[in-house]
Amino acid sequence: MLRVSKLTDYATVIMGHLAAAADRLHSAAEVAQGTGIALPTTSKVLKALVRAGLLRSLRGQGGGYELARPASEISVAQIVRSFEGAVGLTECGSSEGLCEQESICSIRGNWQRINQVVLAALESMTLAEMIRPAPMPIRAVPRRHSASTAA
Amino acid sequence: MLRVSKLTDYATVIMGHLAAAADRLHSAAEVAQGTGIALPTTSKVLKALVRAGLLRSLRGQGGGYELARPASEISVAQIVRSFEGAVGLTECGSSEGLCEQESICSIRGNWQRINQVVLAALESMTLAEMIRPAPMPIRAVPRRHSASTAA
DNA sequence: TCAATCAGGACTAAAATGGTCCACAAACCC
DNA sequence: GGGTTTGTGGACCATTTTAGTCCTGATTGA
Repeated sequence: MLRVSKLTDYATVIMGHLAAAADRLHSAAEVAQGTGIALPTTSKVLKALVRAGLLRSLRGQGGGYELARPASEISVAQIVRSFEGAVGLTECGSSEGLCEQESICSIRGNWQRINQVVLAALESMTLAEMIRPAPMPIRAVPRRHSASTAA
Repeated sequence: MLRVSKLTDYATVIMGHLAAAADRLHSAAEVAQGTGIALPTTSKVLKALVRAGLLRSLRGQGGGYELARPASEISVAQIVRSFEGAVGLTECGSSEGLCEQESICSIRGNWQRINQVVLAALESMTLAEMIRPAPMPIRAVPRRHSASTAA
């Protein structure tokens, strides 16, 4: 559906949770509690985020997780990448035999352009912005079903 | 991986093929041949595109497929939508229980903003542009916060 | 009538995804 | 040092999604 995986979605929510109280450590249990995501899953996401370098962890009593950097220095793209790998709408190059026609290769090239726009959007949004109540236009929807994303 | 399904990818290639010689009908077999996509798969994609209203078909001898409208009036978003359904990076609303914290809902709202940028990118690119050898440096999409058109 | 073509949908195999659990390693407390 | 808390790493499984194929039927033109 041209969407990001659930884990990635969780990751943004979890990062948001940590960013909202960045002054202290949060245990996995606490994050699970706070976000409503099941503990094992929460834990899995947290571990992945540590490995990606976006979080720091501390073990033992009173341990937990915290942002590795200020929220303003973490982009959504970074979070997405730690779960989705390199961002790219199409997998150009991997489908052999398709690039024998001029028109086709143009299409691949143009997909790259679209890609860049998407990437730019993800890069430009920081976690800090993400936890602020959707500032400009959009905010119309009271959450729950947004009728359709269409413009 | 934040990508579009293969079928969608094929669809753009196939639409491109039809657009490149829009003056005549193309049978499924010919399209398959021309694009290198297996015939059954090509056929499946073509049928879906007809149902989506992007192609017209004619049966019988000499039958085949053609664009339902000029290539300049078909957007990539339309093609994508016919395979991916409504475009949306996250499925806000479907994950109950997650919207109990202010910070979280902000995140959802902000995802919608990102969504709009993606959607705008898809809407702004037409099939006609898609079959031209990647022309300009990326067309500016309506965006509200500056992004370094990063790579 | 016959052959070419599209239409619709069933079906299957393979892969990705989401989610859970376990055994182990650090850190802290007493 | 022993025990408890908390993270680490990975295995594992169930489910869903995706891709791809095939079959049967309906149209159309010669």
